[in-house]
Amino acid sequence: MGNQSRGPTLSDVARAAQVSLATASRALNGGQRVVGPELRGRIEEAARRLGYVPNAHAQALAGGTTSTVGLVLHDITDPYFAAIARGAIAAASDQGSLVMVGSTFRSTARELDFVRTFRAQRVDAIVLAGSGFDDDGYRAAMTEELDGQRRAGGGYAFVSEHHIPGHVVLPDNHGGAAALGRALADLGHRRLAVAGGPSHLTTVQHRIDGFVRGAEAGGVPASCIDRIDHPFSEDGGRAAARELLDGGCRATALFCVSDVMAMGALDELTAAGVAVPKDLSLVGFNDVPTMRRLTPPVSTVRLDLETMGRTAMELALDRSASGFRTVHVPAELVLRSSTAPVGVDVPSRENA
Amino acid sequence: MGNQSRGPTLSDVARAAQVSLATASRALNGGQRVVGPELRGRIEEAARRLGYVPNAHAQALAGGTTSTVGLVLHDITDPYFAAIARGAIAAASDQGSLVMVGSTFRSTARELDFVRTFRAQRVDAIVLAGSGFDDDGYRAAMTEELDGQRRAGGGYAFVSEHHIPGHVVLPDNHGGAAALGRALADLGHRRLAVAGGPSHLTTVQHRIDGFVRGAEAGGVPASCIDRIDHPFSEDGGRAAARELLDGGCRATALFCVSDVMAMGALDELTAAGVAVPKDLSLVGFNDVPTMRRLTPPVSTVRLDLETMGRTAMELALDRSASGFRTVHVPAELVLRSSTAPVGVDVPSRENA
DNA sequence: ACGTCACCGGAAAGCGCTTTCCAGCGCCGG
DNA sequence: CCGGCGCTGGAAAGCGCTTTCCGGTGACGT
Repeated sequence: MGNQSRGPTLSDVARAAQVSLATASRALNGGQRVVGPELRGRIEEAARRLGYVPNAHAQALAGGTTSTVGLVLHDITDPYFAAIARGAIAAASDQGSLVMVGSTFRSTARELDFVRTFRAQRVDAIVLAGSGFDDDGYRAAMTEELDGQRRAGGGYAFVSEHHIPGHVVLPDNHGGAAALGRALADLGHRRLAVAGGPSHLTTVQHRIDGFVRGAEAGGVPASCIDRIDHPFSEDGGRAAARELLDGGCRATALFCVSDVMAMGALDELTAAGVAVPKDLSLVGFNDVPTMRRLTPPVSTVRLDLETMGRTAMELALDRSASGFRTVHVPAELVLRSSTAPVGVDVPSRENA
Repeated sequence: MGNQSRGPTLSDVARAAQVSLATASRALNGGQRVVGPELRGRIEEAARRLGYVPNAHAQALAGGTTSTVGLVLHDITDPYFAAIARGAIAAASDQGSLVMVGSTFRSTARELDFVRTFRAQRVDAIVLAGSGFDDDGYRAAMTEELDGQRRAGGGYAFVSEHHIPGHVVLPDNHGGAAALGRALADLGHRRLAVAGGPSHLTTVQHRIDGFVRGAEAGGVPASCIDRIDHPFSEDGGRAAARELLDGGCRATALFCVSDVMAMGALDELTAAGVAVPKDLSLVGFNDVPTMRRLTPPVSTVRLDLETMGRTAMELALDRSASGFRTVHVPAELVLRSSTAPVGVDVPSRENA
């Protein structure tokens, strides 16, 4: 587990270079003060010779600075989070900070755990990506942890709404989904289905709400929108499609609250012989890279995920600002060929 | 940057609970010894009331144990690395360790930097994912760093060959690529092209060598295999395809050394009106999830990336073993419709 | 009833570093 | 020629913990 035979320490270097600990520290890990060129040379040479590597923990303890940040996300293989992570890591890197990544796999317990661990690491900042959970117990506990983080002088920020005070990078989930709903309505669709993820995720709620609102604006009453709930994953999308089909699908368009779900749904639909968009239009959300590569390319809403991650990290790292900031990021409707006008020629339901 | 007004310390808790520092430590961060139930209760209550969070740095310093590991990879948004990261993170998590992730964006300097930083953090283990670089200076420097890591009692492991002593998780790049080359040859292709990434990546070399060998075994002389080098990315793939086309393509099949490149190439090919596989067969490597979703689905070689990441982390974390282990992982040929016999007029579309 | 031990709590010594604070010293002006 | 200033180097005090070593107490055996 732990390191056993510790390596050379600063004292070792100081001794080897015949200088004091203080001088060695100043020379190597550069404080404010200057060290004479001769001593500095001796010290650097000794450090090199001994293979000295400063102990970041000791530095953190003594200096009170860590240069590490924490990033909490659901699953790093999900391209949505990968993109956010990339931005966040780049931003941290720019400020010379290391990123510790925690994968929660959508468990609130694990999420709290990571935040606690990050706090123990005295990270300078914590970024929580992925949707918040609509659960009072969770929210109270998380609020307390984050309060502690702030009181300890650290920062934090959310990507997506968490209904917890703090900096937030807020994609226009509602607006984007509304545009989607409206677009579908305008194409003549009158019976819609939405495959939602777990409804305790606030992002899911916003997207569904927005979608319904948009569809209504286009003349589709909310009562004509069926809702199917399945996990927020590819398999969830598959399951949703299956349920839709098995239930004797009356909808002419399916909205999956995330692209990853849409991918799963498309798989299942195609396998069942349902033609997209002829028999059923399909839309997703996020505009993950593969969406445009699918057959047919799937309509969705584009979010600049990488910038969102970067912004969140910058917000979390910025200890100057007083008060919490909310940065809104636009969502752009991307119509591709998975959506089509609802046909005059009767959409055949040829599910096996 | 650093935390300013530090939070409550163990001393604060001890004082509040009217016990000694030692007892508080034992009660909260559980050493070997037991604390009486009454005191333990008082202490825990005080800790909760004060919002005490142990200082991991102090613990690391005092106890010599960190429970953090480092993961170095090229780019987290590349699904290849994302999958490896997932496995590595999961493995670390299982052992109660936190993962710090460094993105090198393929710069050897940054890679060395991260390793140094991880060493400073006294991580228990370092996993280096992604190909090694065929560069003596790099190799010498890295060897030295990793030696230091080991002397300091830490572990490390590679995913893919780095030509540096250490544990290695070694995918069968050569064998997999050979199977690919052979398959193409067997389909009648006599003029092949390979889009390689930067040739100083050892993985690239192995895949190309394997491919050439396989093709030769199938009757295609090495002289009939053109080589195009471009970055190891989607754009690189695009560029490779463009170069191939511009050069008056004589090849009937194109091997991209990574799926990501194949994706870019397919884009470009399609845009240029080249039908795959009718005009040109296309193959990739890794079997990243989207490969099977492309049109046409692209043939490739499957690697169990997640397990590879997990294994590497386990190897790095396992301080019991003496000597270095090499774990070979099989590569499985996955033929899909992007490959077809040459010459024959073949149905290029296959739906349903 | 006394000696012995097991057991639990506390004092204190670091872990490796940063950072005051202080001492020595060459330099200037007076 | 002397006092003070500005330097640079060193001593030492922590940063917040873990852990060894000790001492005191109660239970137990005889």
